[in-house]
Amino acid sequence: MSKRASKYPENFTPHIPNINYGLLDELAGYAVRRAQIAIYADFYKSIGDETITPQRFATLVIIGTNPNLRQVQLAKILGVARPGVTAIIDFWQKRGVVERKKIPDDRRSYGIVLTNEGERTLKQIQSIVNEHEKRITKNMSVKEVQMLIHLLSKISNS
Amino acid sequence: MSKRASKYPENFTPHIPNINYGLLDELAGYAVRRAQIAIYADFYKSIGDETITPQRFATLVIIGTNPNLRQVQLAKILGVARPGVTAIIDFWQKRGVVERKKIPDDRRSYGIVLTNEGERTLKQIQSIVNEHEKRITKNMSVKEVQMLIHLLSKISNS
DNA sequence: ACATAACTGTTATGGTCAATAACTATTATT
DNA sequence: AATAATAGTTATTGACCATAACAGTTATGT
Repeated sequence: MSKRASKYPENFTPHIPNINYGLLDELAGYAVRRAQIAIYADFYKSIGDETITPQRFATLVIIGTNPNLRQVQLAKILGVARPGVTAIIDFWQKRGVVERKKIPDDRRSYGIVLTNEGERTLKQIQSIVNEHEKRITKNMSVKEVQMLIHLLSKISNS
Repeated sequence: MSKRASKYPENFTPHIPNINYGLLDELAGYAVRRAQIAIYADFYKSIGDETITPQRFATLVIIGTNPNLRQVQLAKILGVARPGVTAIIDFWQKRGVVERKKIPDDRRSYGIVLTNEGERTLKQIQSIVNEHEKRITKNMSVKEVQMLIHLLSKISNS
């Protein structure tokens, strides 16, 4: 079960004593990478289902809050090439979470929406993710978390 | 040249107007992911050589500041399984940057060190990475960068 | 109106990273 | 001396994601 032939590094370890990390310790880039790995690890542990990736989860949230987007729009929002969106939608559709609705105006494209079951699924996953989020930020105050998100956005928009 | 069949998402886009990101905007996890993607993109653009990955760079720094580590130790430090280290060392050795030195005490293992050329290469790459780092943090003060790294370490050690 | 261009989604293909398993050689343990 | 553990390598597999090529549909230009 869970063949897990890599999706993201998994053997990661915290800083090891007596090792000099040199430049790395001063690089925001490296700090982000380390945090990212820790976050992914906790994400998967929380969800308990390796097929639900952060990307697929994010897609679901976007679909939930913005019903009827077309796949090409999802691709832009998620920063994925179009075939990637096809795969993600296939994934959720197979599980009855998402639906491709015909659009009368344009027979090339679909509007992607959650099914009723999908609404429930999303709520469930979101509550798990909220717990996960609490866990990874457990050493920070609410103010600090806000600050962190703010600072990270400065990188994303640089 | 540079077939680039995916190593990391590349079509990423900043927040798109009129799209509601819902929960995602409040998640440190999502902010880290977005920042990470922006950082990787700038890293590769700066280095101008897609074969030099952040992981391979980090390995080089560790080797430079901690000469004569064995591969199994590198594996622990880098959070990579042993075969991954073999591949990374192969990569750098092929380029004359790194050397496997025989250890008399234990004929199973090697001490990994930089060659003279490797010292130069590392310095070069480090200066590029420093420029890269300046670029991604250009909207932040020095204090803010320190704060960011500090907050991220709270996640990594959670 | 019609030929051509552009767009939407899908399938096919290939590339990269990284894990596990299996193997060889060496060292440690009982 | 036999067995177990360790270091490194190779082989295999899986996951993700990009590009290219394709079919169907819509938009555009003359």
